[in-house]
Amino acid sequence: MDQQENRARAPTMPVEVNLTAAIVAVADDEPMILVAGADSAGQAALPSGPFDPLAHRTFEMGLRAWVNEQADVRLGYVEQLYTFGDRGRQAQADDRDPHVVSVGYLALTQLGGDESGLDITQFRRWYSFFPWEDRRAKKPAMIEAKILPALAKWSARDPDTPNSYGLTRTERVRILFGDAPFAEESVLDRFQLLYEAGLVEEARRDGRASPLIGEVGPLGEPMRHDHRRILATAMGRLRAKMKYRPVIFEMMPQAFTLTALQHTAEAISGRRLHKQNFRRFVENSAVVEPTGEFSNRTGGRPAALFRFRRDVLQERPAPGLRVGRG
Amino acid sequence: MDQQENRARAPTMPVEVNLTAAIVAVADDEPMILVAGADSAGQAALPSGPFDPLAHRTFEMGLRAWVNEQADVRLGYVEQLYTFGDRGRQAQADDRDPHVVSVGYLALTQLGGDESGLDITQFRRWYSFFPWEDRRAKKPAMIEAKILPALAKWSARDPDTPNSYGLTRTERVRILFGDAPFAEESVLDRFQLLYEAGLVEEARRDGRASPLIGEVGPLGEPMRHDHRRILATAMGRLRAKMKYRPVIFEMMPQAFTLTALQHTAEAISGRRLHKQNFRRFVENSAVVEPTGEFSNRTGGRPAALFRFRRDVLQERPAPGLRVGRG
DNA sequence: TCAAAAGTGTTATCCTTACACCCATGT
DNA sequence: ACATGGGTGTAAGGATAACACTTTTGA
Repeated sequence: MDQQENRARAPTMPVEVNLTAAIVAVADDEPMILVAGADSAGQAALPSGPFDPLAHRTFEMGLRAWVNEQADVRLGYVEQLYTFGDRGRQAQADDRDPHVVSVGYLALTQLGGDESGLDITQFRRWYSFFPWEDRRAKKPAMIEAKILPALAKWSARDPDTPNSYGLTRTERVRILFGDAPFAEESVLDRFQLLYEAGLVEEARRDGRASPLIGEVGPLGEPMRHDHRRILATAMGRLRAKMKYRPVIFEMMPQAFTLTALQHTAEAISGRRLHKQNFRRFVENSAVVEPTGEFSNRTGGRPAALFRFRRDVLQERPAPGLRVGRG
Repeated sequence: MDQQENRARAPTMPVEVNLTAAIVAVADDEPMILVAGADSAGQAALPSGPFDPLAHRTFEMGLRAWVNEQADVRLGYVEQLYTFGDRGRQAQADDRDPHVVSVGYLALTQLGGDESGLDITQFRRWYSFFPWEDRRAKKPAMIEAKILPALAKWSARDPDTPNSYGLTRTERVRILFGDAPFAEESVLDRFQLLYEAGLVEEARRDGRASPLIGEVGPLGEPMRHDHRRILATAMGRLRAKMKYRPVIFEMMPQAFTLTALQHTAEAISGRRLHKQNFRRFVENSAVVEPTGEFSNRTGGRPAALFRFRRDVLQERPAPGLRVGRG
């Protein structure tokens, strides 16, 4: 290792930095993702924009700036996800200047029923891009009907060679889509598997389509560039983070019922939760407190309203919404 | 949000991408970090190098390439940490071209006693940069003697204004350095707090030093640029990851005793662990299996040798080394 | 025989999971 | 009165945390 100045100006290729955001909210028990409309090929994209180091001191400032300019959302929680430097990944789709680095972000916002005049048409259900990720009702039929048969053929072509993590195709399929317990935060792994197997539209675009892609039909709605991969990263991170940080409240209105909170947790995690256990946990983890008010919206007994106790942040390592096994 | 082509070529400033790696190994129950030697000011730096998008298709390939060139380590596990775009962060230290984006990586490697002729002098104990992070023996005296008094004065200057997470200075100090239980993975938060309070050398360099910095004296060895922040990120990530992924074995030799494994876990996490509970967990989590051999190195009864069972990766969501409360 | 480290057995406690039942309102 | 969701009590099982004691070697 060279001792000094290994950052010296080598003949390095300058690149452009692009910020891409997965902006998530929940409406009517459905997780929504802000999309920047469809392109000529009919594909949705995540909002994204160039980072101008002259105008903004940090990525996050740059991100907040152009989101404020372009959309009527006020970002709450913002977290950097991953930086993609792949040249290959957009070979087909975008052969102008290949030297673009994308920094992906997860951002949470609210879509409260009553407040400002948000243009909700820009938000789309995230499960329309990832239908196999919604396990709130049964295991989606498409998994048994389409995904598993196609993946079975794919792994039959090379069942035993372990990949770099020591897993064979057969094992990966079983763990991610088969009878193993549903690991909700492995969203990216599942998408990656479908991509490698050539079963999603993005693989076709990159010239990696499987011959099976025709007979299986589209698996979820594709997105432009690698935005579906970024969304998968965001979903997995949010599902994981929710368990140990109280981020879910960034997507809740000021006051909410415990059932609404549970439904939101279920919507995000894609799993059904156990009512009593969820309540017990929420109540004695002290992340919420009753407002004293009650809501009597839907048929049934009025529900007590709660609010997030911001001071939990001050108490110890900071709790999340332990989601247990449902 | 603009519907189409919001990635259109705006007048964007191209930047350079720099890869910086925290390469970790364990020797003699001490976590070690590969450093690129000291500069003229006597400060160590993490190995780092420019990313050349023409030569390498992905960041990780670029990283592995120049690490292979420059150092005699074979990287095992590699994980992207965070991408820093701050212009401010190197204002003082480096006012050449400020438009540099740094992608930080964590990498694990082995430093086995017997094998190749590694130049170990390049590895430094990570606790010499973060002495307050080693809680294996008592709470380090410097915390009560130097850190807490200085932080007390700092928070006395503004005890009650909550920051963006709703925490006051007083509360942050108590949670991160005070009587709250030690949250070993919050390495970055603790460093960030010391930086904000102007108590580390890096803050002085950035013109943010506290008047107290003189009387307190150096808190850990500083690093060049913001490398100590990257190392803090790496330490926190590794401490967290260890709990749910079997990454620790990337730093172990082929065969090891359970005590050696425990000492390594303790070295990384900075906490003392409970022997029986650790053993019980390791044995019935089935991440290791006996080799049948025994080691009779140091004084005492010979210890059974174990090896990592690579097939655990194939069984379910993948276990780590549950570290409990010690 | 003694130091030093390896290796076990057992219990109290808490958390997780899961059962089934009662309560308050609108129609 | 009854449907609809809100809201609870309590017990079984398992994991965790903590206790101290036995075993096997080298010096």
